Amino acid sequence: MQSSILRPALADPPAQLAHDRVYRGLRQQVMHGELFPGTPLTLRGIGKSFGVSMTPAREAVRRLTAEGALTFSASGRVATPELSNERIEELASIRALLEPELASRALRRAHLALIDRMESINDSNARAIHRQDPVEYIRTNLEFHRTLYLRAQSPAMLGLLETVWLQLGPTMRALYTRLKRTTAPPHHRLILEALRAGDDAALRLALRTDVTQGLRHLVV
Amino acid sequence: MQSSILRPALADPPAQLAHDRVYRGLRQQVMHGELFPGTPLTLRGIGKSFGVSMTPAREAVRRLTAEGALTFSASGRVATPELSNERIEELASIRALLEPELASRALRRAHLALIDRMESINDSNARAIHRQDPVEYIRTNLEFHRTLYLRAQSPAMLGLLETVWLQLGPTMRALYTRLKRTTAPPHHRLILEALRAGDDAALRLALRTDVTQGLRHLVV
DNA sequence: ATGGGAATAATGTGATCACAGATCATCGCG
DNA sequence: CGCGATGATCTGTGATCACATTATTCCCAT
Repeated sequence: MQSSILRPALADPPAQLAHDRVYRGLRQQVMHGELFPGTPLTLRGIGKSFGVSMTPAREAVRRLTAEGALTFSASGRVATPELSNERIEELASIRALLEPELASRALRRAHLALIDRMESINDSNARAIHRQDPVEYIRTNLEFHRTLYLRAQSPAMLGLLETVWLQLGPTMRALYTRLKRTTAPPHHRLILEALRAGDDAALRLALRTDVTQGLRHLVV
Repeated sequence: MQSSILRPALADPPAQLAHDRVYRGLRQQVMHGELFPGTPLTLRGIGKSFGVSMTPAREAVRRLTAEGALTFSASGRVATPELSNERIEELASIRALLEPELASRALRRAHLALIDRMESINDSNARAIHRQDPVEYIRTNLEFHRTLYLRAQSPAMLGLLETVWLQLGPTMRALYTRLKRTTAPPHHRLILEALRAGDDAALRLALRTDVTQGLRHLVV
């Protein structure tokens, strides 16, 4: 920390550890698609933008590269990942494997208040599409899914899924920016209907198609 | 690196980055069950045992905690994870989800040489059981599975699975040490038979039972 | 104008240090 | 003899520095 002597002795201790603040900040930028694929980052730059030295920035970057949110180019340069089409399809198929399972586990615990909240998030999602706001679209889309999966009470599986989302963040940004569509994807309504009906098979199918269709016809 | 002046100028540059050596070494210790759950580790101790300073040790630890291989106890102390029974069951169910999928993807590419190699690994596995060598048992067991999954050509999915194995490493060590069984699990033979027969459904089932049975009756 | 090479700047890496908080041992008191 | 307080030690954190390597810039020769 090094505070008392050389520093002007700011009275409040850091409410959160510095490297954790940096980690969370960068993670959100990547997952929400605020960064395009291949965006170069520097330790000193990250540190400066968060008001810390290189050390916490390095630890945050190390953590994020471990999760696939960032990649090291040749000789240590760090950047957001540029995924090949095969990798995109593989990550989509992982989503297609995990998300129906998480939804199914959440189904029995999904009471009406939860469904209403998901519907409200879905409205925000539709507005983001009309506004052509890619970041807000990605954010609300993930929030829609996460709100459901939180009910599955499977933290390890949700954690795994979030690393997949993380890896796809910059790619989704690039795709949704290129696309400029103005109509909402139809599958969220199917998900909500299956939840209301308590229909496990329909729910699993709705999620699988939402996940795969969402990327399949974008990758060319 | 800091070599030329203060150091005796050892001529060879580090073939691999120091933090990466530390990361790989620790990762193997955890995954192969060389460490029991709750084993405390210290940055300075890790650094000393690898002949480096705290800095690379810190980065390796940060990376491993991101993958769930290590946990931070209250106020930053680092240790191997002590999993609750619910967490163990959840991780087992993730294995039961991913491993049949990986096996199925590998099936079409599993030629005879691969099956022979798996059989040889399985023999080593059986010997490790007779020798009551938990670490070697865990190592060969994972190698048996990984040899198959490598053929699936799905690096992201295999990477996800390996983080699950990592989280289970110390727990498996504790369980297999406590158990002291001397008979090989029967499911590996079923896996090999399904591979030879090219029977996808049987292969998926064999893996699912191998994964779940392997842990289910140990957790009490 | 253009291509190449040298000088310069930028970047990641690892070591070291000061510091704060936690942990542990020891000693003294009841 | 037991137990709590107090001092010493241990541990993670963040900053800073030296260094090697890579990238960039700039200038001159063709």
